[in-house]
Amino acid sequence: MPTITLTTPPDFRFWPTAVSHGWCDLLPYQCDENSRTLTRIERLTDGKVVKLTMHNADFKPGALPIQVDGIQKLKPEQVAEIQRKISRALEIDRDLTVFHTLMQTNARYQWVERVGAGRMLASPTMWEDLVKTLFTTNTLWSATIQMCQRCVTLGEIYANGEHAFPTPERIAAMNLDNLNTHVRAGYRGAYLLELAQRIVNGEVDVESWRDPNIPSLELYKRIKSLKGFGDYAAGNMLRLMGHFDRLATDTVCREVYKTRINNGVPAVDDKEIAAYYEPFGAWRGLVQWMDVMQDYYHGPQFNRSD
DNA sequence: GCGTCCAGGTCTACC
DNA sequence: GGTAGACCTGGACGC
Repeated sequence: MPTITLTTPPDFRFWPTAVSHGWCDLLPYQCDENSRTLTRIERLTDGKVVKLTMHNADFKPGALPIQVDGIQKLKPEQVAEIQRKISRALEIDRDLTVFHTLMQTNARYQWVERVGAGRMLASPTMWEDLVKTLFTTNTLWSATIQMCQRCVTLGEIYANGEHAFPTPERIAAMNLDNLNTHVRAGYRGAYLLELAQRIVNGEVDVESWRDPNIPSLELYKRIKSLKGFGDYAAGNMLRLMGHFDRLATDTVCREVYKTRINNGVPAVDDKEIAAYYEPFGAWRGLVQWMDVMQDYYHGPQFNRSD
């Protein structure tokens, strides 16, 4: 099977990035913590559906091999597309120098650079990140996983019942009843359908939102203009896009603030939480996520050598 | 197996 | 600008 090698920067660590948040457990990603393997079913723009596999054991500083199944011989444009998509998903180009320096100056966060944390696993497309973020709103994580599983069954088949993430065209072509029957996303189904339709008819071009020249506030407004995306969802999307000057405060963050930051005392309101993270300036959203992930990065599932 | 209750974030109507 | 209630599902719990 073909293997592609992705060039990575010196500070990039594969496994801490792969397990940086729950996305690795949402199809079409699959994560095997025992073998330290991340896989993903991906539909290429030429219609080919492939399975991409990345083993932590194969990762060497500066080079991440990607196994490609489902295709005998890769064309140069297919190689380029896979490299581009995985680079985006693993935030290969994210410069965390300033962030890690900031973390070193604060005793509470000196562990961050040591474990290689900071990059967050995203999806290759804004569309997929938006859908998954919508599935995290007003529900439990177990339900998010199930909504995502059912949604992915609408994507193109790879093999053995494995599917790529459905395109917005596929979702937009469905009627609401049919979509709700398949995905069972509840009232979110209407928001999902509207998002897909707005993308397909060209009303919104969400991929163009990656332009680094767009200010965070403008992006925040654009995301919140989408039905179903409130403060938390917009903050989560900004974080996945590398904008960390806003928080994404949900119940988990409130609990973490209470137990880890505030000696067991709940915040009076979210403004109190915002005030704690305010000194971290442009990195506050990422610092908030480090607080959420601290137990995982120090837990038994994670090795410092990863 | 069935019914009830609860958690989760956003939207809408209302003040 | 702030607040209350509705939205929908899965899971826990009691019977």
